[in-house]
Amino acid sequence: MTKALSGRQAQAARNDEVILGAARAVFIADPGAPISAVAERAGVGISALYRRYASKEELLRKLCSDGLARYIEESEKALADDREPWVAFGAFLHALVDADTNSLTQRLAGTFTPTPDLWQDAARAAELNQAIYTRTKEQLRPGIVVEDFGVILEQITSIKFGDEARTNQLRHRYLTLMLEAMHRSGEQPGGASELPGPPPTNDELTDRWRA
Amino acid sequence: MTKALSGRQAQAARNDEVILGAARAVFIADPGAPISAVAERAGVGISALYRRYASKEELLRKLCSDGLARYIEESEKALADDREPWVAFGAFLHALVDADTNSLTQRLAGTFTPTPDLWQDAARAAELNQAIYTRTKEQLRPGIVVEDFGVILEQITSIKFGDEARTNQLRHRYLTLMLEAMHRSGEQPGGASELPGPPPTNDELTDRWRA
DNA sequence: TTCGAACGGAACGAACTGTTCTGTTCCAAC
DNA sequence: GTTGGAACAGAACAGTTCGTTCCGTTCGAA
Repeated sequence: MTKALSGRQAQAARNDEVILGAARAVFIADPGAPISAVAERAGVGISALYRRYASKEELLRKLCSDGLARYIEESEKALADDREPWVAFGAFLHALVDADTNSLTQRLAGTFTPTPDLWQDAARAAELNQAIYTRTKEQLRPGIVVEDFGVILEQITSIKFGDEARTNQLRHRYLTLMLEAMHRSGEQPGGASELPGPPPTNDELTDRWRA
Repeated sequence: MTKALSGRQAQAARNDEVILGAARAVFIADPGAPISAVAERAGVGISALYRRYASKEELLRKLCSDGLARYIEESEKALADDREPWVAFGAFLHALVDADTNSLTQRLAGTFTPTPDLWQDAARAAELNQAIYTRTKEQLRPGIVVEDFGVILEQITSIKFGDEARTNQLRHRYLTLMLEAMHRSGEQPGGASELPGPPPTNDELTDRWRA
């Protein structure tokens, strides 16, 4: 599709991607990283960044927006998955861990002011989330609510080790454990015990986008 | 025990505690917080801090040391608990969540150079941990290793909401879930499935004290 | 040969923060 | 009543960090 651009234009087109990739990696590893770290990782100068984004905040918004888009994409893929609901659900969460969008959407939020577009995407994501929840509800351990998904993902993506591949591996380990806990079949013989305290609410989760 | 000191000495004695409490609260909420935030929260001037600790690093070491001591204390209490092993184990982890020592010992580590004393306490803590693991092993889901305890606690204490009490409440919620996953009785009918990838190792965990 | 898009990286200025320093308060001993 | 000094509040200082701007250079296309 991309006809072979030559010379400077080719480099520019390549840099578009290189910069975004570097930014994603850097800010996932450290949400407070300086912009110079992005340039360094991308192997470009700082001006190559400012030619594309007017400010750091604009770059962060772009990353967050892309992350949300990826999240929505995975949600739609999950809803189209016609395997057993629980199997599809597990695959969905594992895919989200691989995509690592949570670090981009929730950890980065608060460091910039969200645009209306972002709010709209977030609403769409919540909607899809709800649909997945509804479809899986019968297989879920009683007491689990939609809002748990986000909090659990957040916990799992909080795992961070130096090695990126190893980090991912360990995240899948604990997601596997968590999935067992969320599965109805893992229930105790006498039925699931009560979870202590009220579950998280949607308001509690979205409030953190304003701080 | 503390005979009623009067005047300045009384204020000083009170400040000792107020400052430590404020420091704990502030650095748990934000490990990178400035020292002025501690003074502000304690309601004292900055010089009141520097009279007690020669530097920020010394204060952090003190907090970390206290946190480790608390961890050791809870571990010993758990080993002395003669209820059913699984009950004692659950109580142990819930107590650790309440103590919130993890934020002090592991999140703060890396921001200062550990002293030999700290390493010794850490070794002692690991020892007790192992004892608890051994005692509980039969009740644990196959595949769980000692090192999982730390990583799981870390995940749970990564949960942070504005309200402190609410944060604690939610942490207990997910600890309850995690405990169900770690319990042998929650196994699937056909036996527990394999956890993906190698479990965390002790080296991986302690390495982060040097970075 | 020349024009300008794209770029590298030094330079700048604002903000932050650990530490020091100055002036003040207040208790206790004389 | 006086005074010495411990304890304190907070301004001042110096070093660093970081977002952004700016200048000089490269290089492909016309």
